[in-house]
Amino acid sequence: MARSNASQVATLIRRAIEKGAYQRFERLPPSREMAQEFGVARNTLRDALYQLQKEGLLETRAGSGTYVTPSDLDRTPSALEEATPLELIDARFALEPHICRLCVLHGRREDWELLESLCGRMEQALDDPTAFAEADTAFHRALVEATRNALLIWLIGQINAVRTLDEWTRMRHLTLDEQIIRTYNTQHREILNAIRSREPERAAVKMKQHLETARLSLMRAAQA
Amino acid sequence: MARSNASQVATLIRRAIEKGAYQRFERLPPSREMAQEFGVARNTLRDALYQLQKEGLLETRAGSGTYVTPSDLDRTPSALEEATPLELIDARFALEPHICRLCVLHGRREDWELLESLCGRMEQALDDPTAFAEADTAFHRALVEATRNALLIWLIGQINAVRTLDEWTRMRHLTLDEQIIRTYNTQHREILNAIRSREPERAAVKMKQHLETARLSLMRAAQA
DNA sequence: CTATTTTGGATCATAATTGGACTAGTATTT
DNA sequence: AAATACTAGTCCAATTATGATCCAAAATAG
Repeated sequence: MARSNASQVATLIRRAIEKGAYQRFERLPPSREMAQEFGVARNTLRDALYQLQKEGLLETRAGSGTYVTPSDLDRTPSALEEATPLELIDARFALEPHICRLCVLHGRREDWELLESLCGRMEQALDDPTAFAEADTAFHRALVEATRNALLIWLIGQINAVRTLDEWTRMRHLTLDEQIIRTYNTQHREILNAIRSREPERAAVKMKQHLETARLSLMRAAQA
Repeated sequence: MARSNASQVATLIRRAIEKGAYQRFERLPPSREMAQEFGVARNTLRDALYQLQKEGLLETRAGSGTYVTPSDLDRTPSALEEATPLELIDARFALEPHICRLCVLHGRREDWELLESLCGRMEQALDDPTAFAEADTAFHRALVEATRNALLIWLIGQINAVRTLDEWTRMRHLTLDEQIIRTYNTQHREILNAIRSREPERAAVKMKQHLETARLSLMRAAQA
């Protein structure tokens, strides 16, 4: 493989980078070394590097070195960043009902009190969608925190951190008229009551109903 | 983050700290000594230390020394890394039954076929716990992938990547006698049949039963 | 307490490293 | 013959590393 063309060398380097061989620490070996390693003149190797540079794979700084462009390699959109609202709500459908069950099992008096006060805040926010949404988020977070399950708390935190959530929140905002807030409040109360009376299954069912309502109103908003 | 030699030294030190080589007595060796040890000039070493300092890993006090930031030693637990087996199984209790429901809704023929063949592999591994465990993991992953929900796939992937999982897997290995493998196989079949006959709720129930069995055998193993 | 030593902090001139650019020669292809 | 692609070598400019020196803060010895 000693006979090589600049493009072939470029291909070799590209593969090496993709395989992670050269990615070790961002910086590639000096061009003089690499030229020797590939058995080509430094000019040829520089041509190869130039091609990769045009492809956006590399970045060179005179006097410093040639670096693997981190953005193009590590940019794994990571599912989290580009989750669709539908995926989000399905994930919540999976997690939150069971969170309600665990909440019954592991929650304490102070958790009920926090949930209670958040319900109160939501009920006084019939005409203030922003305040309502804020308390609503806090309510759902308080629920998962009452499970005392750090993993679940983390998972919900990740879901809440999803970028598209902003979009979703904005869209949801549109759906928050006084009527729907009343409905949500009723459902929150039902969930809280089921939890306080230690009925895990009823709490889960109520949460499902709540999420179903949310899903429907979201889809109505999406159509509009 | 890419400043050549200094960065490489920084990486070396970072690893040494993470591995616990330097962490014991809080204080690192004097910069002059370390420079010699790493074979670089003191300036270069100080650059490296400065980088780690910016990362919050180190703390330096002039005239005294350079210290490993104590809070940053405990960091990186991040819920994910030190989730307990119980937290893990609760999270799976939350996610997997609903995943079965979504699997019924979104799965396709090729998914059923994959699940089918994985069931076959598990049934032929009655006396090979390693092969069984491998196919079992693949089965659960295939389930979530059949939902076509990238967010859920990511979440399950995160859970599977948990460190304590190794421990759990090891412990689980102990519980895998032929009897329990037979039980699991029956349950996997039931889940798959429910999915194929398009019965989301039955699939979810069967998954819950399966997880309950797993939880019990895990807890028995933990007691022993 | 003071004096000395040890430690990190800072600066500087110099040397070494590195990519960039250029020239000239050679072989292969067109 | 002309064009192309590679090799080999040289010089340049940007960047980085070095080695030395001096300072200030802290620890230590007396």
